Amino acid sequence: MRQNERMTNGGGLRERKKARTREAILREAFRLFRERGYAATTTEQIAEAAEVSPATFFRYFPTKEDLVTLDRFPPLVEALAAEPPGAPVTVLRRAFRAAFASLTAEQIAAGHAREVFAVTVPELVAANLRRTPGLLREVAGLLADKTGRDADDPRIRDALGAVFGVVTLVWWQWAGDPAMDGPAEIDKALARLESGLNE
Amino acid sequence: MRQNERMTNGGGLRERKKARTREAILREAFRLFRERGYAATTTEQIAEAAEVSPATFFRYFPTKEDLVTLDRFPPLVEALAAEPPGAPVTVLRRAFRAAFASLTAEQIAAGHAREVFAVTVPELVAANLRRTPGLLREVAGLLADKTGRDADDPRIRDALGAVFGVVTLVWWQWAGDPAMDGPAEIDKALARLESGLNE
DNA sequence: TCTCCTTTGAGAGTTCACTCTCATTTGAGA
DNA sequence: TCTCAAATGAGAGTGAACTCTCAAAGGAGA
Repeated sequence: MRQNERMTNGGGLRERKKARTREAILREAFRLFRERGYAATTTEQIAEAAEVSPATFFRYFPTKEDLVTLDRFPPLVEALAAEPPGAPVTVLRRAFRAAFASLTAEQIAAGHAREVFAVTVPELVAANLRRTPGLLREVAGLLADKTGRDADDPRIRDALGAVFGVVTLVWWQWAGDPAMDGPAEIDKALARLESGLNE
Repeated sequence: MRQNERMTNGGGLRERKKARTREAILREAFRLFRERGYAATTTEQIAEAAEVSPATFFRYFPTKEDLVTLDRFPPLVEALAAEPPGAPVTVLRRAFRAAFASLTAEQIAAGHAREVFAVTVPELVAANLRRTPGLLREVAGLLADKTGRDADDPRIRDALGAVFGVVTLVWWQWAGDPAMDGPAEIDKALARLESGLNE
């Protein structure tokens, strides 16, 4: 019966205050990251800018990395699960389209700002990589279902690797050029991958 | 006229001692990494095991990461530069073959032990990633030459991304399964990439 | 308004990578 | 054997992420 706190900011004043504190920390953290870089920004500076104590900062984000690391990719996994069967690259391409289509332009833009750091700062790439094996296994399993193959079929691995690599490089380029239409570019790149790269 | 220190260990006793110290540090470091993991091994423990002072450890390796990070990939770049022109994936595949062919089985095996950490431990992936953009730009430039395209042609980026992704996943699998024939598996995977992943 | 429980702040403490200084040792070359 | 420069060790010091404890503040519900 209780409402979804994520969307409504919860009922009580307590919940709302917590949400505001969390947002303040995130907002100030990213502002500082942009101004002076990730490594050069200390957790104390973030806490001070967000007007909370250092201890409180760590209550909200157990590690500095968590500022940039949490909650990525779920849309893609959901979209993939909902896809009809097909050839591996094709299925993944459709999943990417569906995942982006499920987000508003604002959500994509807001996500992009965060992704710039997640993709650009090595420490954060590392933090995200720490969850990548699990994600890859999950995606491989889904992909195996959709294609009627084994999860450890090398062809699944290779399709996944190729898509993963292609998307990573586009993402990277996107991080450096916010004017780019990321979703469209990803789709074009995957189309090329579908039709053969040696053409 | 001076000899190549890398191969001959240099002439003087001083040089030889330095080389031995360096090797001792590397050897003990990797032993400890294997026993208790990268993060759980402190630089002091490495120094103690290698019988040097902590200060000396840092004289040999300015950062802990440098133990695992230095000197990767040059064979690939050289091999690529020497390849004749062709389609992008094909050229890269041949370059990988040539790069591995230029190494002895011992060199590959020794390199593999180090790679296991470089690929498996997120912090180290991050450290290596720090040099990846430069490497990718270099490879993209060479690839553009070989294919007669522009270095910023999206097709170059996509071929590179796909190969990079495929090789990464194989490498990863190889790290977890030393019995695997990495070079052969990479070649097979790239062959699949050449002929189209949706087959 | 009163009581309870959660959240917060203050601040001391820990760990570890990395730095600096200075005195001592040890090859190199004469 | 003597002198010099390079390498080493000892050890104190720094910075920053993260932890712990305890007391004060402030919503929630009666």
